[in-house]
Amino acid sequence: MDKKGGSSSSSSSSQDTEVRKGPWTMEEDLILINYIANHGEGVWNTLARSAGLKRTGKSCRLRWLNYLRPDVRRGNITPEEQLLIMELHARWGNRWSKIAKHLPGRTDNEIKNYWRTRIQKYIKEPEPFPRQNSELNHSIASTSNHIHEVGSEGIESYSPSYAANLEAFPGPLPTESNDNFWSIEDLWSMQLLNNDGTNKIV
DNA sequence: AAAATAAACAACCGCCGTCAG
DNA sequence: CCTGACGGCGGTTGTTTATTT
Repeated sequence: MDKKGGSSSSSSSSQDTEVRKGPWTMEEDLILINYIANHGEGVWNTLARSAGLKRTGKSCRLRWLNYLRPDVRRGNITPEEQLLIMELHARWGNRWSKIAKHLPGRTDNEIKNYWRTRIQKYIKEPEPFPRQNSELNHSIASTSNHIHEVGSEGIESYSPSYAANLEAFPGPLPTESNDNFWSIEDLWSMQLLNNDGTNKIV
């Protein structure tokens, strides 16, 4: 059965049922921010109606979580974060939400976009994973629940000792699955460490 | 300097798992 | 116990912005 996704049937000609779509306006943002400031977040469908927004609860949730939330950080992906994203992706694949939990302030959408636009293209392999799925299987199996938060503790500063930091990163990685990682040379060749994506110094 | 192309970003869509009625 | 609704997730697309020719 169709579980009421984000689909908004516009068959109804009633005005009260029209749902706004597309980019959020500043007014909508302010309404959402203000409402959440007073009532808190959650119960998104009810929130959307109560706040008077002609948006779906999903849309409100997405906007809040990915953009409006005060603790969200956008842009300026640091080299540390780049490495963490690459490593966690190598470990877990496209589990963006899971990866995002290890990057405070970053959302799954941000990481997903970053990966696709900045990292994926540099991978020559047609496969999402460089090697067989053997390590993938038991990695997922072994990392079922306990996720210690904040991954920044494993990598504190990026320097010539990147490889050392990488190996020192705490995780269930077997040493034999080193093919999942990029070497420091690879990172430089990707020019990922050259800039953080903000300022282009020519 | 303008046009074309590529890259980055924001948002939507459909599916899935969970929970309440 | 069954059905429907909601929140969350990952994939994908459309639009905007930057870079190159």
